[in-house]
Amino acid sequence: MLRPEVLARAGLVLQYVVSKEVGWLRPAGCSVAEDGFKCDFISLSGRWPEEGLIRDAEKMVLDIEGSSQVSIEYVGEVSDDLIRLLGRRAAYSVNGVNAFLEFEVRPASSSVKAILVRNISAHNPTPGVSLVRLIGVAFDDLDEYREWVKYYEEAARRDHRVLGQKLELFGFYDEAGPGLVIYHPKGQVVREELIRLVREINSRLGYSEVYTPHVYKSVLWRISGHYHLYRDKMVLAEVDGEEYGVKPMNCPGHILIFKSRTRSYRDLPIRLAELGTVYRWEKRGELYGLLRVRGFTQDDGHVFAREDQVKEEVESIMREVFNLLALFGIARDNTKIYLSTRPERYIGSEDAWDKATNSLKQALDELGIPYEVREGEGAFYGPKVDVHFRDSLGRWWQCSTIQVDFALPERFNLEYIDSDGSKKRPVMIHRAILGSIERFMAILIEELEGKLPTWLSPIQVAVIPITRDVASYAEDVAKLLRDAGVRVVEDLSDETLEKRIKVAYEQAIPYLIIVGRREALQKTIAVRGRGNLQANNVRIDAFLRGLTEEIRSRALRQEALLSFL
RNA sequence: GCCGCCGUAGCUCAGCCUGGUGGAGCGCUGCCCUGGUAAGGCAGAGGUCCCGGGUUCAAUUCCCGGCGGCGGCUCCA
Repeated sequence: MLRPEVLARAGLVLQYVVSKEVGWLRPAGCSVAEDGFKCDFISLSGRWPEEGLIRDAEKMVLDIEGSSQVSIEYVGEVSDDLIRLLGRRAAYSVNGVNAFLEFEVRPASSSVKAILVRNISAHNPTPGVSLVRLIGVAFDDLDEYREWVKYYEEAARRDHRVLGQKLELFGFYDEAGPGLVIYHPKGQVVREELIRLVREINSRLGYSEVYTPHVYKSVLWRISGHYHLYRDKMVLAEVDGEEYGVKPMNCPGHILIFKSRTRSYRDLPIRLAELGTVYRWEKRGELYGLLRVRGFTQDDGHVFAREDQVKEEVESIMREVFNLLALFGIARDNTKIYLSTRPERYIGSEDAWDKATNSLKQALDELGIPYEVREGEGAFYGPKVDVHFRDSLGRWWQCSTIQVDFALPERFNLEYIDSDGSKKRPVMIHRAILGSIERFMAILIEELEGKLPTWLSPIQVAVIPITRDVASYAEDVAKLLRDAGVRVVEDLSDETLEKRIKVAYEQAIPYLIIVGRREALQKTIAVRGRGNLQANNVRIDAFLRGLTEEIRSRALRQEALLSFL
């Protein structure tokens, strides 16, 4: 929908008009992403522009573009150090004024017909340098512009923060603290269903679930290295003269379990899993709804393995990740897979790194999974494979992760006895399939627009009697479903039928059972699903059979209803 | 943490610029309506205008600080 060349042209013209209008803003370049342009300026006065500049700039861009008074000429690659800091930049002359652009994009020759500057913010490419950044979108076609506006409005409606409140799933409260989610009853149902799913996956993969404390003595965090590398994100407290740290990760507890006895090569791989709630004191500005919180629950797991077992482990984990995508119907377009390799600073031998990296590669290749390699982006302790999902606004979030780790086995001096009786060091694999319950739930809500599949829905069926005299029949129907384990509510309120249907729809309840005199007499029900699909004269036991199967199989579609249509 | 914007009823927001203690819609409560498929009618309750300080005869309104939210950086599950 957004075209890079058009964004690039808009960025150049914007640099021109802004520097003309505000003398102390000097163009510093524009980069183009899939969600818009980011246009930077150096403030020569040290001041910040007024909010009104946005509207003025938009108007000026359109004026000048409309009167076809723009001449854009390519000058060459930029040598200015500050501007190069933003990435490789090309210099252009816009009506004689210098403006800069991301090197890889070329500006469009067609003029900009619509431009929307969405925000003025700061960009800090490096500590101490603060640039004025205008972000926005631009189009050379008004229909495309209108289409984008519509898409954007829709995206706002899918926002998990909005839906989370509307559907009464969870909340954040000033008194509780930022980044600390409070799940309401309905959100807790979703959470528990996801956890149940995780437990099934884990047991399929051969993990044993464990449970470890939320705080440990700092001594343990010193051994693990977190005390030095991660302390600024940890919650520490001194009690009885001893310092304790709330866990930001679950690994140390699992390692203690591994170390609790001598392990044989025959015992490996040892797979431990935990729905581990961790706390990471992320900086305030980094928090974002459920997607970035301070306290969250990982579907964590650690494998203690021989090097030759890594590939197989990775393969089986990736397979489950893909099952997950299918289960929720998450489009491949909305996922990205990265393989991150050895960074400049690393621990462990080159040989071990190569072996582990190759194991990851082979596993991905054998599964035929397309992925991007990010050279040098691995953790200092090992290479990793990450799966990222896209949210409603097009931003990417890391969820599933598989990390090979040479560091912790060394720090904790882990070993097993090999077949020849010698002591060997196992490798550790850290992995999470959902990533965290919180982030995954947010992605799901946005991907599904709040319309969770029946098995995940806090309320699965609402029974609505048309008149009061069939209320008891409605209650009978509800009881029947409830006894079968279905989450059901009866709406016996005095509202009109239309109103009660609307309310149920707004709560995203997948099934409405509507009963009147006719149904009560015939002992049937009318079943209404999403998208105004309805089946009449349905036998209760037939529907219940379909419904329980739909829930059991975690169907994405409303199978129980579709079979009656 | 940095830059900008914002904080008014349970929710979404108007009022603030130009100081004289506040409104709407939804929701909630009550009454009427007993409805055949996406908002029936009437009435009522509900506010420390985020917190603290300053200016002023007087602050929801102006100024400063804090806390919280949003967008963008940086960072991450």
